[in-house]
Amino acid sequence: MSWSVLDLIRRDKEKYKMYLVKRQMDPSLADKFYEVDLRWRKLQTVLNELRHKHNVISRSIGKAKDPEERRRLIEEARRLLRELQRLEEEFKRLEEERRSLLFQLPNIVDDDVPEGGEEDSVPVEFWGRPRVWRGYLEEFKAQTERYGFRVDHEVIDWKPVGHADMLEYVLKLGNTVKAGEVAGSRFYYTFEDIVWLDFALLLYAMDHMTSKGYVLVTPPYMLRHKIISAVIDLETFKDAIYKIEGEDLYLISTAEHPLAALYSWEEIYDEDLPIKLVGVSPCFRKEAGAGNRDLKGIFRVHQFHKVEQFVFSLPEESRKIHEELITNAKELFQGLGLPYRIVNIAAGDLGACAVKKYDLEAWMPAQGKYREMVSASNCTDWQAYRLGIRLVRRKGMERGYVHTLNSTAIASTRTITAILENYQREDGVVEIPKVLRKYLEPFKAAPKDYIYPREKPPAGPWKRSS
RNA sequence: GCCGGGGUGCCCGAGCGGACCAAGGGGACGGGCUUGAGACCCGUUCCCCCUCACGGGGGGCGCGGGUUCGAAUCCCGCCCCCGGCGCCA
Repeated sequence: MSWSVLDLIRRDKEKYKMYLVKRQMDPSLADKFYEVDLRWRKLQTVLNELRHKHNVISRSIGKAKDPEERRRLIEEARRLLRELQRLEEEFKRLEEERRSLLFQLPNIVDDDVPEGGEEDSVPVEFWGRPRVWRGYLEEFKAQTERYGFRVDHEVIDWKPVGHADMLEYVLKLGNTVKAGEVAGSRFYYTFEDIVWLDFALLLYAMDHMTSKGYVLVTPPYMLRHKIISAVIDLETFKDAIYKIEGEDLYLISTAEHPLAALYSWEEIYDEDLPIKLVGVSPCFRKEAGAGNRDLKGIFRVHQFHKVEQFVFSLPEESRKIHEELITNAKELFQGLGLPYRIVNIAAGDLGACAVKKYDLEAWMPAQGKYREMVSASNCTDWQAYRLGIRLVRRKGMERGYVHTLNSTAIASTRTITAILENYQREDGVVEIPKVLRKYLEPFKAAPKDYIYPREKPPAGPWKRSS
């Protein structure tokens, strides 16, 4: 068994092209690859025959005793070698071209993934009772009723303060202005209660996932090019990845990548699957493709902490486990009491590696929008193929590739923004979700039930505004 | 970072320039034998290409180059492991 995409393209190119169309990509990529692959195979056959001839002669030289005979054979071998060298050069070029095209091929797409681009993603489930400011009622309907869901909600007459202003000017527990000076935009300082909240969220997710048997991991925060380019597509690479200057190392943009790499070029026996991991790590992202979106606050930043779910599974189980991952995320957000919806992401907006992706979007009362908190992807054998993660089935010792899946459990800064907007009272006090209490309890200085606005920031420069 | 030793197939381990193209074990898988299990016997056990198949061929000895008709074996660069020195949260 080889890679499913390669199999399909050789067996039924037209079918694969339909998937490219569904992804809104140029289907000619498949033709191009097919043609190069065919040439590569043919040339390899020719080359192998030639090498065989050369090997036969070469071996006979060792046995030939007569010096004259030897000289004649060596001359013959040399002649073949010259021809081989010419073809080998061509083969190398072809192989490189093939490899490059092969690695551009996206995964197929599951049947129940909606066609189209970003606007075509469809909400499939709603949870919670969102607080909707009167002025956002229309927008709210457009994000719920339009899809045939009647979502119970509470209408409020006061407009909640946005998470960015809450953090910086109401609570005064964050400073993105100074961070901008010393590191650049999309960096932040957070203080006191927000830091406790950050770590409490991580602990909450770690606790939840490990009680379900997921293995807790801290992975390397940097990876070699060889590894990182195998687990992500080029677009993500360009937009997200920081490089360490002068070294072959890249900062991870998510724990997903080092977790996937844990079994790179290894065999996993079917009896050991599924392998369920929960990783904790900082994430570093350039956000190069983001333009001016979410420039304020800590919603979209260059660094944050994340607890990540990652599973290696049997091919026949990956669909089921994909549902399990998004369910785990739902449980976490239900525990936090944050209203959300689950969105089935449209094909045009899927990453190259995923056959299907669910986002969990939390309701943000100050923006009147559902915003992405969690993303759960089924990559089937796309990553496994590129990382050489083999599946060995004990019965008959059949070899294939495992399936990999990943999902956010909690991304702390984003979740904090959702808490700041959803748990905000009119007087600016933020209530802390009850489930976090036990992760704050052990610490004297940590807040327990509420985060109160400060008169002035606990540290850092503060210019009293006029 | 420096000096020394080392990286061989799923595992152990031989080979250090040409002998059917990694010996020999072990494990695993398939089959035989057996009432069943074990022992025992036979076969298979990295990747790629050709073939409906039987089968055939090529490439693989940490990774990438090079020398040679021929390299696991020689040369160069890199990575990793072990020991010693140095440095350090």
